[in-house]
Amino acid sequence: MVAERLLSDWVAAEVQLAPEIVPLLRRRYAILRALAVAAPVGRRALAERLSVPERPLRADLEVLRQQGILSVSAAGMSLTEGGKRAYLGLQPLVEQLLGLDVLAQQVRISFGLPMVQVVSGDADLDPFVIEEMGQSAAGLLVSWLRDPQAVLVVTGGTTVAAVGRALTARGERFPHLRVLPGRGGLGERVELQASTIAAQIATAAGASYRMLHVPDPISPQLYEELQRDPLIADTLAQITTGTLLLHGIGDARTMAERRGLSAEQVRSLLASGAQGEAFGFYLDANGRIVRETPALGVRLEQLPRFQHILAVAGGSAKVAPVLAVLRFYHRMQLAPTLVTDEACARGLIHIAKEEQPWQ
Amino acid sequence: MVAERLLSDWVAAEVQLAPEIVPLLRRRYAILRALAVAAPVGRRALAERLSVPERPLRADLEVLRQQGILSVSAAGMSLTEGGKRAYLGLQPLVEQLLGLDVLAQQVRISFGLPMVQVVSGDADLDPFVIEEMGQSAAGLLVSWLRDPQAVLVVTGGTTVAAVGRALTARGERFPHLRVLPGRGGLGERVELQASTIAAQIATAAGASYRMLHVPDPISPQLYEELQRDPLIADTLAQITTGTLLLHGIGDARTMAERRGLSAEQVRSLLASGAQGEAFGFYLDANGRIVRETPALGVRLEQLPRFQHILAVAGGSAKVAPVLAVLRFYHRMQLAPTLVTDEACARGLIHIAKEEQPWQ
DNA sequence: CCATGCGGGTCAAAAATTGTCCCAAATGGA
DNA sequence: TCCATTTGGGACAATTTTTGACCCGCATGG
Repeated sequence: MVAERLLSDWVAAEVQLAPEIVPLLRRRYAILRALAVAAPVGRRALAERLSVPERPLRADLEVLRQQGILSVSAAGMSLTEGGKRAYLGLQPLVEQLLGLDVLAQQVRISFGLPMVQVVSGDADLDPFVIEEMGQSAAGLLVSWLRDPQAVLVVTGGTTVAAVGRALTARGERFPHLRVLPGRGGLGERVELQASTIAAQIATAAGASYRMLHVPDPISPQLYEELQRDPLIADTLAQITTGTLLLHGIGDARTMAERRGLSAEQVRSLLASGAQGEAFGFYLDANGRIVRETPALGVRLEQLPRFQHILAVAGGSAKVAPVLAVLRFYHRMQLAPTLVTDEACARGLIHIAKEEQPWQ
Repeated sequence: MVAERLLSDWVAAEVQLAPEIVPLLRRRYAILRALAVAAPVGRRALAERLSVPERPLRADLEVLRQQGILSVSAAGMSLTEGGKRAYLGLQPLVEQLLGLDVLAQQVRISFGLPMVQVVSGDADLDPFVIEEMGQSAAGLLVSWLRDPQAVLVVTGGTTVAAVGRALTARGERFPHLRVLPGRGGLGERVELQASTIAAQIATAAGASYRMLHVPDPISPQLYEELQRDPLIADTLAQITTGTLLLHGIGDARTMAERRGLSAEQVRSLLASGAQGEAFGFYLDANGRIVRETPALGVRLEQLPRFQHILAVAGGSAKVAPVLAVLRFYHRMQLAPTLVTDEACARGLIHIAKEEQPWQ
C-alpha cells in the first residue's frame, strides 16, 4: 500500500514534468502486448492489427530492438526474456501513467458498481486489448471460482472467448467447479459458442460441464418440444443453480444480424431504440427491455440469484451497449462487476458527466 | 526499502521501454532546479546559465507552463507551488532514471570510499549543479554535526561556499558545534574565504567559530612570527582537535594563479605533474604531493584524526583534480566521503575502467 | 523616469519524421 | 521439394516539426 501510494506520487510528478511520455508509453506498451500475444509477427501485420502507420511503428520497433526488448528473425519479431519481464512488470506503472485506476474508480462510482477494471487501449483498434480484458476478467474469476459451491454460467462471444483463453492459460484447476452455457447455439463460429467456451474452461480447469444443444433464436414449436428433452431440461435446471455469471455485451444491430433476423426485423428493433444486448435481451438507452429473444438458457428472474455477475466488453463502439446494460442492471437493482477498456470507459465517463447517469 | 526496490524496478522497465525520457527528464529537471534556486529568471538568462540554446529551452518552458509548473510574469519565470512540490518529490525518481545511484556505487567501489553521492548535471555547464552538490553535502554533514563533540574544519572555495549556503538554508541549529577555518585568506573574494564560510555556517547553526587572519601563501619570515601570535596559535591548536573536515578540490593551475604564483612558478608546478589541489597540497595524477604551500592551517599529519572527511567537487574539468585527490587519500590510507556531480563521476568511472585505479 | 530585461511573435532554414516504394532472404504449406 | 507469401531492412522524396535569429511592446526596478 505504501509502495503504491509512492508510485502514484512519482508518476504524477513525472507526468507533470514530461507529459509526452504518456502517448509514448501507450504506444510502446501496446506493441509489447501485441508481441506477447502474437509473436512472432511481422512489422506490416503488426501495423495492420494495431491500426498504426507502418513507418512510425518501425521507429518504435527500432528503439525496442536496441533496448534488447525484442528479437528479430525472418519469421517476425518476438519478445526477448527481458522484454517479457518488462511487459509483465510494467502493468501497474502503465495503469498509473495512463490513469486507468482513476478511470476505473470514476466508472465504478458513476454507475454504482462493486468493482471495475479498465485495461489500456481500444479493442476496436487493437484486437489484443480483448486478450488483456480476458486476462483481467480471468483474474477476477479465479478468486470466485475457489468457492467449492461455484457453478459458472457463461455466454458466448469474442470477449468471453478471450476470458476462456486466459483462464486456460493460467492453468489453475477447480475440480469441484461446474461450468454451464447460458445460451444455445448462435451464429456459425464454433469457438464463440457458449457451449464451446463452457467446455473449454471446464476442461482446462479439470471441472465438469454440460452443453446446450439448442439454437438460440428458437421457434415457438421447438420451444415446448425441446424443453421436454430430459437432457436439455436437466441442463436448464442446472443453470438455475448457477452462482457466477460471465457474459459479454453486444451491439444490438450486430447481435440481431448474427441471430439471422430479417432486415425488416432489424429495422424495427433499432427503431424501438435497441442499443445493447446481453444474454438475449435487447435494451434501449435507458436500460429498458425492448425485445426478448425466444430462447432457452439463463432467464431474467434468475439474475438476482447469482453471487457475482461479471460483464466484459470493450471498444469505443460498445459505449452505448454497455451503458444500456449498466442501466438495465440498475433498474433490476443489481450491480455487476465490469471489465472494459480505456476507450469504452472514457466514453462512459463522458456520457455520465453530460447527463445524470440514471436520467 | 521495499518502495525503493520497487521504484528501481519500475524505473528500469520504463527506461527500457522508452529511453528517450532520460534526456527529456534530465533537461526538465535542470530547468526546475534552476528555477527553484534563481527565480524569477528570464528565458534568455536561463538559457545562458544552463548552456542550452534558447529555442529548445523555450519549447520545454512552454510545456512546463501548460502543466502549471511554472508561472510567468514580466519579471521572469518562477515555480508554482505545484512545481516546487514536483521538484522536491522528483529527486529520488530522477536519481533512478539517470542512474545516479548506480554511478555513485561504481565510484564508491572503484575508489574504495565509504560513501559517494552524485547529483545530476555538469557544474561547468550549469552553475546550479553546485547548489545541489551543496545541498547533498549539507545533508551528510548535519548527520555528523549532531555529535556533541563535533568540531568542523572547513576550507574555502565556491563549492564549499555552496555547502555553507545549503546549511544556512536548512536552518538547523547545533549550539555545541565549533567551526574553524582550515586555511588562511586566499584570493580576493571574501565570500569564498575559509574564515568567511566558517563564520557563516557557525552563525546559521548558532555555533561558535574562530577566524584565521593570515595570508595563505605565507612568507617564511611571517611563518614564525604569526605562530607566536597567541590568538592565531590558539586557533591552530583548536584545528588539531577537529573531528570533521569539509574541503573542496581545486584545479592545480587555477589554485596556483589564485595564490598569486608567478607565471614561471606556475609553469614549473605544472611541469612537475600537478593536477589537483586540496588544502594547500598540489598533487600529481598518482596522488603524490608535488608541492606544499607554505601556510598555516590544517596539516598533513592531522588528517588521520578526523572522523569524517568530506570532499566536494564537480564539473567535467575537475575529473583529473578529483582523481589526484582520491589517489592521494588512498596513499594515506584514508577514505573520504565524496560529493560530486554526474559529469565528474562519469569521468572518474571512465578512467577507472581504462586503467587500474591505483596504477 | 527611463533603460534594461521580460515574454511572446514571426518566419526562413534545417532537421527529423513519415509515406511509399523496393529488395533479397527466409518461411511454411502443399 | 517447390513456390507463393511474408519477413526485415534499405532508400528517398514529401511533409512536418524543430531550430535559429530576429523583432516588438511593455512591466519593472534602480
